[in-house]
Amino acid sequence: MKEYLPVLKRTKMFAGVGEEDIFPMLSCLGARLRTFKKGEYVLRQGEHLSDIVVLAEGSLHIQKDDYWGNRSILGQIGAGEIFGEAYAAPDSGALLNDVIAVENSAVLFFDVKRVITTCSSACRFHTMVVQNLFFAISEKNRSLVQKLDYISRRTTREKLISYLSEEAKKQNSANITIPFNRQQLADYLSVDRSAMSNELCKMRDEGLLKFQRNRFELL
Amino acid sequence: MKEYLPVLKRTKMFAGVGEEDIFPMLSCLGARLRTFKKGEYVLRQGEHLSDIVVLAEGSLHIQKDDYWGNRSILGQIGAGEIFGEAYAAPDSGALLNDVIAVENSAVLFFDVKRVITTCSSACRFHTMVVQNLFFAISEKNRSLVQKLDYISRRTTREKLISYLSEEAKKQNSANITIPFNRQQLADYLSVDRSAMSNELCKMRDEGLLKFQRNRFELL
DNA sequence: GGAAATCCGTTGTATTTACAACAGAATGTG
DNA sequence: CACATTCTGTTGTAAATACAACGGATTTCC
Repeated sequence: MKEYLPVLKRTKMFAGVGEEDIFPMLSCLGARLRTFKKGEYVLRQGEHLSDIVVLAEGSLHIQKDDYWGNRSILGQIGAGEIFGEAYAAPDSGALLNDVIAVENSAVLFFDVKRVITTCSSACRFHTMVVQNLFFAISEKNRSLVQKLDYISRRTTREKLISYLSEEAKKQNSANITIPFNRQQLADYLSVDRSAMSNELCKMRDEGLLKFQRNRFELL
Repeated sequence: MKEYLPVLKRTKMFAGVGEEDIFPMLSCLGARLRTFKKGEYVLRQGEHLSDIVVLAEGSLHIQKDDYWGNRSILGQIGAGEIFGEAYAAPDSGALLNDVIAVENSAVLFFDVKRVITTCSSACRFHTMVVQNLFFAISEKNRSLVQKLDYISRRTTREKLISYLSEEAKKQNSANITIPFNRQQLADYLSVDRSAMSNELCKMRDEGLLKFQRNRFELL
């Protein structure tokens, strides 16, 4: 587990905690490490979760397939990000989504009870971790609101523009790389892939943007 | 402020804290009470927030109007519910939505710094409040995911069915009352009001449900 | 290097939705 | 009670989207 200390140090969860202090905390927080190959399920819809989960390495998608095989992608998780926080609380019910590895990934599970209930002495930084968690979940909350903003737009073009320009703001550049291919982007924005592809090309022809694969340039 | 103690006692934020312990905590948490008349803005898009806010009485809508006057309703807040938590963190940026009173309302503001940083002694229940807050924001998170589930459906009918059946589950009855009129429901589900009204009537004619105003019965 | 699989753009058609405009019902107000 | 306002349902048309099907480009994997 030690190999992931440099990554953990940079996570939101352990912000402000020294690398030398993290390792002792891991056992206190009941940390368990698991690895997943590309395509494997990390969590499944319907399961009950009692852990807060941190992605140490790799990339994940939070998604859902309905009855008819229509896929909806809720979000993407990159290295250092937290997930599952919202379903770790005692009465939060079953998971509504699957979480699957889109690359080979390493994942750390923390028992939520041991994270939330500050222990008596051992961890000096325990309260800080709880605060960090609060801020992290706040941020997740805001990004969900952001996504609602994208997909509540009425037209595919508006969805694309709001998503891409927000990404540009986040990545602080007009040249951006997105973590989705076309099908995944369509599943993320809740539109049809071919219609979206069509719209993208129209926008390119109108001089609004350029792209190749998952790299976009806004003009 | 004392008049709202019975309400506060039943809020998620003070769950597990005795009524007699809440009042002393209020000053410790920097609580301020404000009242709003129907139609007034409680918070405005673009503002910066450093408070966690609890609705003591009344009803609010979290919403957003774009350049062209299109309104999008993110959610509804009932008495005892918390809001603004996601924007109270230090680096969370400006509010993305307006919050307006749809009834005359009473609102309590708590300084987030004083809530999060557990004080040395005074409040025995401070850590419990922080935990409660964590669970509350988790729940908000889940309801955002739920809403994403509604509006990521492709057709108006699917949106209506997923919303109404989830409400029925929540209210634990096939007879439900929703906190929206037609226009507001359309703004919530991101569809056109008249098209939605049309679809509702079709569903009624097909025997899927009955309704009058904002009362629905699922069959 | 070559076969298989995946990804992406394109087109046409059927379906669904948005938009506008209107009328009757319900509600609120003086 | 009369009037104004809001709310809801209805209809027709224009626009946007979903869906299906296909071919070429690119990538992946033996």
